[in-house]
Amino acid sequence: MPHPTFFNLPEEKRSRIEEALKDEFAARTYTQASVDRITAAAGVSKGSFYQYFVDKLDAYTHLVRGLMSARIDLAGTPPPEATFEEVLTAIVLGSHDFHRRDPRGWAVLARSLSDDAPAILDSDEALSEDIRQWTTTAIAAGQATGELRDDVDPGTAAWMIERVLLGVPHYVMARFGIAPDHAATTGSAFDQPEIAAVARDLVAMLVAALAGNGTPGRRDAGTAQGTPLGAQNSD
Amino acid sequence: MPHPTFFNLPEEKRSRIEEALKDEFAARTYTQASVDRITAAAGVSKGSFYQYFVDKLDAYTHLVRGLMSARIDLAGTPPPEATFEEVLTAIVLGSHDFHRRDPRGWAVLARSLSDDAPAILDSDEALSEDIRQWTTTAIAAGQATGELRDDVDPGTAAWMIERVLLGVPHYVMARFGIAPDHAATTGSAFDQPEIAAVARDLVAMLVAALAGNGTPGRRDAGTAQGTPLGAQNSD
DNA sequence: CAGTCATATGACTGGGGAGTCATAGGAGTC
DNA sequence: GACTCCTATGACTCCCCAGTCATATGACTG
Repeated sequence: MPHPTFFNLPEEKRSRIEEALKDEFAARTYTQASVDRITAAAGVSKGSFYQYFVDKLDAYTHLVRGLMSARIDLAGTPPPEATFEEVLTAIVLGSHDFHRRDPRGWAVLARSLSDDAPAILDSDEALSEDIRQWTTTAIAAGQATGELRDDVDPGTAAWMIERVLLGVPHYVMARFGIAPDHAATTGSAFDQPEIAAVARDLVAMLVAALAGNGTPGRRDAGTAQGTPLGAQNSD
Repeated sequence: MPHPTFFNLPEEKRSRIEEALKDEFAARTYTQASVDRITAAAGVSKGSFYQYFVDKLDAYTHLVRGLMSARIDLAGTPPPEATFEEVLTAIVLGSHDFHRRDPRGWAVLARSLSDDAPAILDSDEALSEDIRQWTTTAIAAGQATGELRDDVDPGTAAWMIERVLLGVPHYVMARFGIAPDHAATTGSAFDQPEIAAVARDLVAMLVAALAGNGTPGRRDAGTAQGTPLGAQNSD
């Protein structure tokens, strides 16, 4: 956690620092990111930086946590009675929305899942679970009602969905030739019909990937059940 | 490309160096990998290293290229008449096989797709292209025969599949806690039933994602319909 | 004014790491 | 033995980086 000093800072200065953090961690890997560059960009001395944050990791964690909760707030929590397709649609739209509003923040979150990044969300954090567990929960629920096939592991399914969704912005940008910095300014890119079509196709495929076959509870529910992310072995 | 000196080396020494490269790049990110450690492990002076390779990237590229072609050779090219499911299965099983034979090499390739790694295969190189080629071909063929749905864009579908398949190694490592260095010693990790289950689940889901619904050529076929995503985007 | 507390600062330290270079074998050739 | 390639070597240079510290500013207190 950042030191109290950081939170006592005048709003303007604090957000300048947060912007600098976002810039740096959006543009570079955690390892490659440099505190010197951050402080230079923020117009703050290095000594100050270490009066705000315990260390580089602390600053990074603060940034990522903020972005993750922003991301989650944006999406909102789907009502429990929502169908899987609705949940998925909400996630896709939320992802697009978030990317549109805060491309750099989005890049930071995307990077935060890479090998190089410290595991902020992997184990110790509650936020970790949030996004993935969200999907996992929705899938498990769908399996229970028979809406979704129950012959696949919810964790694996959740991973697959997350994996696809996280790649979408990059794919869209590459395919439709949208420059990264351009994306930052023009918020409207994702409103183009071709791009909406991509989103539609993806949701359609993901839904089909998990659709139940009309006979709830068929097949052996044993293997897949009760095996959320962490729990392995003893099959 | 490595200098000729490298290829003139006695077999034993050259492979010692290659092993050291593999060790280092399997255990660490490209940025984190250190030439000093590599030379120390290989029992070679740093000066020699730079007589073999232009620079760190050159050595890395040499390693990854070798591994990629080994990987591709192992998989072979699927026959054109293979079904989509067969192609997918072959790809996934190929990954299995490769891991069993060369866990460290497998880890290097898995890492080579991360943010941090220089883009050796992003555009000009084989592995990514290879998989996309297979999938695109298989999808086009499948859509033609009615095996696969044709209401989604083939390019988008191919991208999605590629995206999922390329992420599998990382996911498996993360989920089952296979450290790259640990993977080096326990060659049997991939034989665990849970991992086989992941592979099975993914293939099943991807096949389902693209399956035709018995009425080839129909648009608007079933599961995913009713909520065109793009339409909602009109905020 | 004197004192105290929170905040700012940037030179500095210690630790790597990539890439270089002067020097030293060693193996053939005449 | 002398000359020439090719190969080895590790100390060395330059650069960057995370984190520290002695020092300074300034506001508020009495």
